[in-house]
Amino acid sequence: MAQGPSSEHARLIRKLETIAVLSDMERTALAGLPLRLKPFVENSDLTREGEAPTECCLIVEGLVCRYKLLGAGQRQIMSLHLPGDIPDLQSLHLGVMDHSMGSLTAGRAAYVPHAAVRDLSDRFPNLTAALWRDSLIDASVTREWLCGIGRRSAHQRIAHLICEVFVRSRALHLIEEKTFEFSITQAELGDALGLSTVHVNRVLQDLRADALITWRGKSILVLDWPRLRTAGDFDPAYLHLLGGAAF
Amino acid sequence: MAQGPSSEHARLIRKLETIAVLSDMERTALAGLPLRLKPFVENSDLTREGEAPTECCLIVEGLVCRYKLLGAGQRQIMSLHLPGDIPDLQSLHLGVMDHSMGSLTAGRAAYVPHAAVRDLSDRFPNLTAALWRDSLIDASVTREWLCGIGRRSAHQRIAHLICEVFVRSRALHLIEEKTFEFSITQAELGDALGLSTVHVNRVLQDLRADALITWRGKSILVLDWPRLRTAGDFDPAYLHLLGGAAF
DNA sequence: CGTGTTATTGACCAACATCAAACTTAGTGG
DNA sequence: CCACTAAGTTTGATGTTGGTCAATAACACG
Repeated sequence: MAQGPSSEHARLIRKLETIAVLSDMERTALAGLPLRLKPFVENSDLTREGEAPTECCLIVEGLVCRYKLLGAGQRQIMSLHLPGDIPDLQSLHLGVMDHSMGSLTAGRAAYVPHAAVRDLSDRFPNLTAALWRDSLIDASVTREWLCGIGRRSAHQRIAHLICEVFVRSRALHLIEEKTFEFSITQAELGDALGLSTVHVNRVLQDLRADALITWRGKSILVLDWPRLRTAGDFDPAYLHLLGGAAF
Repeated sequence: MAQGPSSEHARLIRKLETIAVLSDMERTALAGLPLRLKPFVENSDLTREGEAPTECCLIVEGLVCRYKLLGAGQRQIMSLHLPGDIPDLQSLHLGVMDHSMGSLTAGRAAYVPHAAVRDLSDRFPNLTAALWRDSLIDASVTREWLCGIGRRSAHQRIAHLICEVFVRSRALHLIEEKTFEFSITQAELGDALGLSTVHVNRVLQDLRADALITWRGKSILVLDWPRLRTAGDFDPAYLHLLGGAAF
């Protein structure tokens, strides 16, 4: 039983440790969660609005979003999820999905039966707190997006989102230097920020012209963090990461 | 000890019963929560961003919002709260407030020490679930607002918000007939929906001209619910109310 | 009544959307 | 290694929603 956790479990543990302090026993318990691994391809739905999942979905690899389709056929992306996230944790307490969840890249998910999570939660109140905290931070991020779409300019919004993904990726140790992977198309950025593809494109050109970022293929290089942060009116407090605003 | 719950406790219980099934024991336990009553005046802050509350705040009477002030001095209102809501339930698990909370009208709040909530939660797992569920629904509402601001027109957004407050008020038995109280100014509506005061005013005139609503003083009369619902692209599923989409 | 807040109007303007086309890039199969 | 294709990016021209500014009117309250 001295086996270390699998890389999938490790992702989950690493994620939770960015927002909560875990004991050895809790880490061991997490490492014992039954996971059903399943790869997904690009642009596929992991869950659809109206469904009632019986498992939670842990992202192990890839970029995932939650979204809604509105009347006029438009899409609003409401959140982005990196490896270690459990985007549909809410299904534990809300029977029916009020939105869909889809992949932006290919990747792998690990499914955990609700029963297993409940069992864990019964045995470790501190893990209940950690998971609850995770869902509260998720809500906090949504609120920050709401502010951005409601009151910030397109330039600020895009800079802000890049800052967010940068900081979150960094907390998960997914970054080398100032470069991080962000495999999102301009159309998807628009769906996330309430902008048209064309406008996203123009703003990105400005950000590059201002020497704030470089965007090569699927990865972004942050050229000037302080100015990018200012341009996005970004303050990481809303991410509630342990270790505070290390930036 | 055969005392019925106070009217303040009753508000809380009624609210929780719109989203979860409670046992007699749980209701009794809730009715025993220590409440520190405190009235508030119009336009006052109940909590400010950056603070670390040690109590949760139950709204007993009045209209309350959560908001952030952004760099350029603009305000974004992120949620509205009716009697029975606990807008800062999150403070239980997120130390520092990432936003402020203020009153839009005068009213009364009841403060519950975090310790009392934790104790309740330890003794009644089902209440933990109910409170967690409440915070998840709060997040769901925020996501719906996000969609609105991101992708819906000003007309749709305003109609949608009126629908939401109508349905939520009704679930809390705060409504007579088709009239409900909604003491919000046009400037505040703008702050909630990411619109300017002037534009809110013009859209409201359209809605009245279309005979969808009447807005007299502090109360709204819904003249044509089906058409209002359509105009707002409103589907109450995201509210996750028990009793389903009774509308 | 006076005073301050809220609602309403009008004129003008800017940010961003829409439409349509061309250009790049990354894969794919031969 | 070279077409061929589809997805994604870029560009230009044009339109519209909704913002800003500024003034007036309507209330509410002491």
